[in-house]
Formats: sequence, structure tokens, C-alpha cells
Amino acid sequence: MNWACSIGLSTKPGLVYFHSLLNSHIQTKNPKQALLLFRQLYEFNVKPNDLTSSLLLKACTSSSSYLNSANAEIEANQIHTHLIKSGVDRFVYVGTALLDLYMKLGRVRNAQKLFDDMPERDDVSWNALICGVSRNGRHFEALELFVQMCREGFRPRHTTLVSLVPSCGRHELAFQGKSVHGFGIKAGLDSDSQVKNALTSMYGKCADLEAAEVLFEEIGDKSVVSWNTMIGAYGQNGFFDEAMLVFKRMREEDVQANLVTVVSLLSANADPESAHCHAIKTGLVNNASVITSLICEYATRGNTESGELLYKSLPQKTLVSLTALISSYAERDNMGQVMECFAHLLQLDMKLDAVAMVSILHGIKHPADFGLGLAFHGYGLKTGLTADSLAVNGLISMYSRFDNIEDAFSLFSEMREKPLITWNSLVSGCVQAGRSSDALELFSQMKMSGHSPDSISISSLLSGCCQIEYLKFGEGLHTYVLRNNLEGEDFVGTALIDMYTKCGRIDRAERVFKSIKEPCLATWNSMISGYSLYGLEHKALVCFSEMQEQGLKPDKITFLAVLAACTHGGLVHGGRTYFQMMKERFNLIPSLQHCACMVNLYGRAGLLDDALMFIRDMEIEPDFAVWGALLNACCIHQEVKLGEYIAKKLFFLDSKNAGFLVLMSNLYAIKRRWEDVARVREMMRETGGDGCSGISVIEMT
DNA sequence: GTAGGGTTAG
Repeated sequence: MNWACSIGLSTKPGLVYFHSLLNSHIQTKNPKQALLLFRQLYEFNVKPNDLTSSLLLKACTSSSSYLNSANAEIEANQIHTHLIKSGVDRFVYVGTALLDLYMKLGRVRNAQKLFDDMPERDDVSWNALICGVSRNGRHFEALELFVQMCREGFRPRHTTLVSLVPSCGRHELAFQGKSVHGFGIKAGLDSDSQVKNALTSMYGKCADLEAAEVLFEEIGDKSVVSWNTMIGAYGQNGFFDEAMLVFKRMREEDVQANLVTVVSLLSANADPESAHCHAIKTGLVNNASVITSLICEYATRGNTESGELLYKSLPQKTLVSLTALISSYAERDNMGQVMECFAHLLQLDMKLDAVAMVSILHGIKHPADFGLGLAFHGYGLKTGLTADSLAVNGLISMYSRFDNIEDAFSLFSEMREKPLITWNSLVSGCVQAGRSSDALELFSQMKMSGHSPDSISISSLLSGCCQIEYLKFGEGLHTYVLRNNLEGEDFVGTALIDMYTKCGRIDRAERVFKSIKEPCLATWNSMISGYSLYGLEHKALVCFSEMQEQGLKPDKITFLAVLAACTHGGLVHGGRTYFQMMKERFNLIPSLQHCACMVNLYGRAGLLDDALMFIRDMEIEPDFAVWGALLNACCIHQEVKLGEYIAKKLFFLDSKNAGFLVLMSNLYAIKRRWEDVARVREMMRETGGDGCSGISVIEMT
């Protein structure tokens, strides 16, 4: 009662007062105060009505940080119970507000049940349902509901389209998106500028920039949102200069940039300095979203410390900014820091969403962390996150990383909507786990289910063909590539070259390579290593210089291929020169693989002293492969003494790896030292490796 | 209505 006195009320405050107070809490996005006020109603013996409840629900949905808190869900259930008890749940608009709250909490199933049980529905409740389903990533379902809504005689409004259209902003639904656009035109809803913005964005996300441009130019009153949409459309498709030009036009037309403009420009990477400058000038640099974008910029450049500092500078921590940090740790295999972030998130009373979950799962790579992966799977089941295809996708990838294909498959089969990306995850999971036949089987299933495999599916499948040397299937994929105009894609070209090389058809690999207009670095690399694999070292080296003439800078993989080519051709001097070039001209630090390659080069040429000196001068500790290369050379040149010395080293490095014993046994055999051969064979039996395990695959035609 | 954190590939 003190509270009433303090604002000068001598009599019991009426419901109207509470409503206006609730309204102000909605304005200030303060659900906690709204809930407190609602509880106080009972102290005054005031009975809330349907409007009170709907205002309370609206207040709850007004703040995203509240929706992300662990309490929100419990309180939503309490409100729901209260609504049923007081009987106000029969009002359509109250039910719709509750549905909206459940949707924003990610509880799609609860919301859907609510909708199914509604005594009556109107177009607003349909809109809320479609909007929620769409925002929760169930895009195909959103489309189905839209059709159902029309069938049941409800007339979609422009808000319906604005809710639905973002769901069509993905390649697999591009066709449906066009249909919805057509529907909008027929229904006369397309003149609305919000609808046009949504459609522009949709076309941008489907990489149909021409359609996006046409729509954008059609918008008579281009708002800052329209401009941002077009900047984003260009940026997402890699047209950074065009994004910058639109930004210039926008400024010429005196449209004030907002934070979304800055964020879009930052992610479009179009001259980040000027975007940053602009942000500072306009004061937008203090904004949390802008800072989050900067955290990402630093993270992608490997500068986690700056990211951390920026995060600490944020007055209000958000899930998005924390996710940016988490993913930069996960990327760098720093699960310790990732888990600290997770603990921090719990302290902040937040919960994971699908993106945050995926970021964490991405960092789970080492067998020791597999338990964590299982725990997060459990977390997903408990919080309902596993209904989101994005989160399931992360789980499928995680399980495949540990060769746990059965669990990946069972997650997959339980999914109602299977987006292309999930098929791709499973396909690449199978290939990585060495189960290429399963991957190829999935390919036909995915076509049967109506998906058109994209460049990612094809590149994964092609590398599966390498694994089982399945040339015929690879050729089939090549035809698919040509029929669907995917040959221009970097990944596809590279994978094709790789497949043909590994399946014994260097001629075809060469033909594919020559058909590519502008090969990227990886494509050049796979051609160079193809040549070197076939002992065509001169072709490999010509390729290497042509690549540089095109203005491309070789990387570590290029040099692995080049050094291998020199080894095959016995080009000792060349190899030495390229090794120097790699370090001095291109500032690349040689890895153990490069060093093993050099030892191999010297060793095969019989320069065992040079090989030894090379190992002595190495800046990193030589590993099994480096010493193994030298032992191999000893076999070739029948150097028993040195061989024995190296074999001892190898034994201490990894006594379980029987490879060196095979080499030693061969070495003794060449020298006809049969007693020693027998001794080594005995050791092989003791270590468990018979030294002869291996398989060959012959494709039956 | 617009963006920011994220998954699949050589």
C-alpha cells in the first residue's frame, strides 16, 4: 500500500493505472518490472483482465536479453497457467501474444500446440505462427503453413509476406520465393516498401543480384533499411566495390547511415578503414553491434586478445558478442577458453541459441573432448535446441568428426526438415570417416528427396571417389557438374582434378584444368601435385611458374607439391632453391612435411650426409616422417650402419609404429643378413604389427 | 523490413 501512497493514491488504484504502467514497461523494454507489477495487482485485490495479460505478454517479448535468460521460460509457463486459470486464454489476441512469446523463446512445439488448440483464429494468429516458425529456422514448414492459411480462407496481409519471405532467402527455396513474390504481385501486396525490402533481401540471399537490383530500384521511398539491404546483398555475394558504391549513392541522397549500415560495410570488407572512420565520425563506434563486428574482424585475423579487450569494453554483454568470442576460441582449438565463456554465459543468466551451440560444437575436435560434445547434445535435447536444424547440423558434424557415423545418421533420420546443408554435412562426414560408399548412396537418396546437390555436395563426393578410386562414379559426377554449370566453382574444379589424378587419369585432370578460366590457388596446387605424383616434374615446375605469372602467391601446399616434384625428378639443386625461396621470398615457415620432403630428396639422390646435415640444422624437432625418409634412403643405398642408428631413433619416437621395422627387415634382406631379418620379424610380431597390412582396391568395369 | 555470432568443401 506504501507504493500507492507514494504516488498520491488514496483509493485503490484501478486497472487502467496498471495498464498504463505496463505500457511504460513495454516502452522501456523492462519485463522484470512488468512481472513485478503484475504480482502486485493481487496485493491490491485487483483482478487482471484479458488486456492486462496481453500487455504483460508483450512486455515479456520486448527484451531480447530477458528472452535469453533462463528464467524467461519458467515464467512463461507460469503465465500460461495463470491465463488458463483465469479463463482469459480464450481471447484470440491473448492466445496469439502467448504464442508469440513461446516462439521467441524457441519453444515452437508449445506454440504450435497452442495454435492447434485455439477455439478460434484470425489472420493475426496465423501471422504470428508463420513468423515464429520462420524465425525458428523451419522454413519449409513456414511455407506449408502459408499455403494452409490461404486454403482455410484467410487473406494474407503484407505483414504475412514480411514474415514469410525471409524464409525463402536460401538457395533451396529460391523457386518458392519467386512464387511468393508472384502471389504478392497478384494480391497487390508488393507495392508496400517493407515487402519490397524483404524481397530484395531474399533475392540477395539467393545470389540473384539482378532481381535484387530491379526490386531495389523500384522502391520509390528508399529508407535506410532499403539501402542497407542492397549493401548487404552485394556484400554477401562478394561484390565489395558495388556495396561501397551503393553506400556512396546513399550518402549523396542524404540518407543517414545507421549501425546496420556500418555493420554491413564492415562485413562486406569494402575498405574497412573508411567504414571504421565513418563509424567513429558518426559516433556509431560505441555501439554494441559495431563492436561485435569488430570482434569478428579481429578474430578472423587471429587477434583474439583484441577481441577479448573489445568484449570487455562492452557495457552490455550480449549473446551475439559472446558467440563471436567463443567461435574465435573454438576455431583455435582452445576448448578451455570456450568452456570459460560458457560458464560466463551461465553466470549472465543466458542460454545458448543454435548459433552459439554450433560455435561450441565446432571446437570439439579432440577425442578427450568427446564427452563435452555428448553433454552439449544433452543440453540441446533439454532446451529444445535440437529442433533447430542448425544445431542438429552441428551435432552431425561433431559425431562424424569422431567417426561416429551411426549417431550422425540417427540424428539425420529424426529431422523433419532436411536442408541441403545437412545432407552435405552427412556426406562429408561419411567421406571423412572413410565410408565413401555410404556417401555415394546418400547422393542418390538426396536427389530422390528433391534436393539438387550443389558445389559443396559434389566436392565432398568427389573426394570420396578418390578414397575408393571409383572413377566411374567420379565421371558421373563430372557429367552432373557440366549439366548444372558448376564447373566454374573453385572447389569443384579442384576436386575434379584431384579425383582424376588419384583415379589414374592425369590426362583428364589436365583437360579439366585447362578448361578453367581463372584457376584459384588451390586449383593450381592440385594440378601441380597431380603432375608431381605422376613423375612429370617438368610440367609441375612449369605450372608453378605460370601460376606466379598470374599473380598468385604460392602457399605451403604449393611448396609441398613442388618439393615432391623435385624429389621424383632427382632435382636436388632445384629442391634446395625452392626450399630457400619458400622461406626467404614468401616468408613461409617449413613444416615437418616440407622437411621430410627435403630429406627424401637428398636421400634418394644418395646424398646421405646432406640429409643428415639438413636434419641437424632443422629448426623444429624432427619427427617420425623425417627420420623415416632417411631410413628409406638407407634402404635404397644399402647403408646398414646408418640405418641401424636411425631405426633406434625411430623406435624411441614411436615403438608401436612398425613401419621402420619393415624397412629394416628389407635392408637386412638386401644384404642377405637373414639372422637379422628373423630378429626384426620377431620384433614385429611382438609389437603386434605384421608390417604387411594394406588393401588394394580394383574397380570392376 | 535491413546486420552482427554459425554449419557443409579442395
